Amino acid sequence: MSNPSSFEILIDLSTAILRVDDGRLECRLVHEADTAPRLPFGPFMPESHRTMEIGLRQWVREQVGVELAHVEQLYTFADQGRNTRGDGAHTVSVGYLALTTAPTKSAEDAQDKWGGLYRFFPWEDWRDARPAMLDEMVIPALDSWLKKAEHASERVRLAFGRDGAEWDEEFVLERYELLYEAGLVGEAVRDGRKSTADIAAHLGTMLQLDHRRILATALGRLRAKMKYRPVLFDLMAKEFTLRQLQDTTEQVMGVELHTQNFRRLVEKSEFVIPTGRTVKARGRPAEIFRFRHNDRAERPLSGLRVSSRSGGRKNR
Amino acid sequence: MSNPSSFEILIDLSTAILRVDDGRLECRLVHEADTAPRLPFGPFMPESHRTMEIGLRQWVREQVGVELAHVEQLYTFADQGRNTRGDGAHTVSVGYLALTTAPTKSAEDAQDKWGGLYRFFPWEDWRDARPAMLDEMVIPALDSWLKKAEHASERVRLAFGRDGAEWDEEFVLERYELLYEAGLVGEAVRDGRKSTADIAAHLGTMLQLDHRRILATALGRLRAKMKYRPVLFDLMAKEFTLRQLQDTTEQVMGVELHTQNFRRLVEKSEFVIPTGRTVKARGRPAEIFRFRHNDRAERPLSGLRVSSRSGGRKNR
DNA sequence: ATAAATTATGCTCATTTTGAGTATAAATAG
DNA sequence: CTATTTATACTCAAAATGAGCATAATTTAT
Repeated sequence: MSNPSSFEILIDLSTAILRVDDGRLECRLVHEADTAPRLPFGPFMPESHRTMEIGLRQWVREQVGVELAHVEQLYTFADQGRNTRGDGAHTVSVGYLALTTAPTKSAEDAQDKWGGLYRFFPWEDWRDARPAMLDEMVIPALDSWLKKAEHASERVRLAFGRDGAEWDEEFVLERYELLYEAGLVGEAVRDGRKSTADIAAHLGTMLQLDHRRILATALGRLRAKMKYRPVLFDLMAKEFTLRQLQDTTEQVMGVELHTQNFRRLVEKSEFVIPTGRTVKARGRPAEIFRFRHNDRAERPLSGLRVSSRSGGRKNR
Repeated sequence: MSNPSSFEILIDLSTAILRVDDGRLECRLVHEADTAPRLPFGPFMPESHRTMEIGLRQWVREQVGVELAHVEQLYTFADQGRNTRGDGAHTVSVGYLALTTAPTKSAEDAQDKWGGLYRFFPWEDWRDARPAMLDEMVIPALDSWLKKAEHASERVRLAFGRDGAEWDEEFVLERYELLYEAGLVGEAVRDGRKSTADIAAHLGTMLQLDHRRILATALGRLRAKMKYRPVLFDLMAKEFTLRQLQDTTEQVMGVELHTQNFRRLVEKSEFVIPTGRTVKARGRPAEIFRFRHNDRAERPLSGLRVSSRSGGRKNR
């Protein structure tokens, strides 16, 4: 050992790979026998990985072989007891977000390799309406927890938009963390915390280790980032209609948008160029657009802002 | 060794502690004989630190004893060769941003414990005007580097606002990284990269290890965050005038603001309550305000947006 | 004491952006 | 060939923004 002050730390590199397929936001999963699914991940090996991103790309290549369009470091988690494999090592986990472009239909889908994202966070999908489970399960369970944990009441108010606070769709991680602390998600049960297992069983699908926490971070970050950088296009195919672009945005934001205003916004932003061609489907044919910049590095840096709509979508 | 796959990794926890004192944005430094100054930092020791934030607070307490108002993880850097102590260990460094409230004048200041932030990034301070050194040194040096490194030209264009791109004050890290890659800052010389030492000597003060990189991340993050979360108040004393609030904002953003519009914005935001009292100085006495929320946890979550002004400040 | 300078604050006004519709176009489905 | 569906165009009021003028309440200079 050349360095006496090292502490036998293992660093995990875990990547939430997201795509939008056929209008559904999905996450790439790895299924293993007898456990919850997981994200692709592996250890950071400084001897062979010059940077962490190189390491993560290796694990992604080996484990799932997906082409990554956008890669971004999310957060480094090191809390004891939340990423435990039972071998006693101290594990720190560095979470990454990666985006990949809409796929051409392949056999993968049948094998359940991509999971709808909102199955892990059912309370985050407000596209149809405010999810009923919020008022039926989540809020009451949190309330009963708050009796013993008053200190958290302000965090709950802000994260879940109660008592005059607004629901902020970016606070995905804050909500998940509160549910964890309150013992209302499966991971809390698994980690041996004080928990309410019967409710936890209904609050979304569990993942291995701290992967759902990383996934929550990924969704929150993506929702935030979309508003000021054009990452959206890393989820789109080369060519797309404005409706597809809107669908992607809605999937990510978990909210429906006002179509006409979304169009106005996108056109004004000049991120998008019409190809002149159209696509036929149900109603009037839609024009096909593409992203303005061929070279990904050449992208402009101001972003899209989105404004949600009030009522339900009309024509549907 | 209980875990065969650990790689003798050492994790550094380094904290950029910022304050605004007497209208100047400053960073807490530790001076050591015969080296560049550094940030407070120390290793993450999982045996005794349940979380990384606990660890960092310990090092800050022991090394500089500053009360921290806001603490936020910035980024985890692991590139080989940029945080090297020569003992061969692989070091990953987790950078944190901490804010602390304006001090009551103390003896510390004389001892040079707090350094003006823009001495490390002179090209980031646009309050008076676009810094002359940009066009005199930085841009020409980058241009000459670009001859050998064409691949970076788009990054330079965006980061430094050339050829129609706008200067984005949030891209502090991107600019520092480009200067490092181009061999134009002292750290590049130190790390044995191909560099231009005579220019590097003029492009800001060096820090130990990767601390200036962390500081750049801190400034960029703070500039971004101020626009959507009220972190600003963690840099203010309990009571302040709107001019002081504006000065703090201007220091951080590195830009001068339109006073009347800033006032309108702040008052509308309702983050601030007048105390009824005033402070006398040069001209008309200024009203004293305080932040609306006593309990820091109870803060609202929408933020301040700032709009910069065109000309120079008039009355000065 | 009075004028000049300085700083804080109040207010206006044109422009842009936003939110919410209404209207029209161009297809398909029955 | 009529209803339905989807895409796209356009309008309009409200809110936010950027810029500046005007006034108030002090201190500093003469």
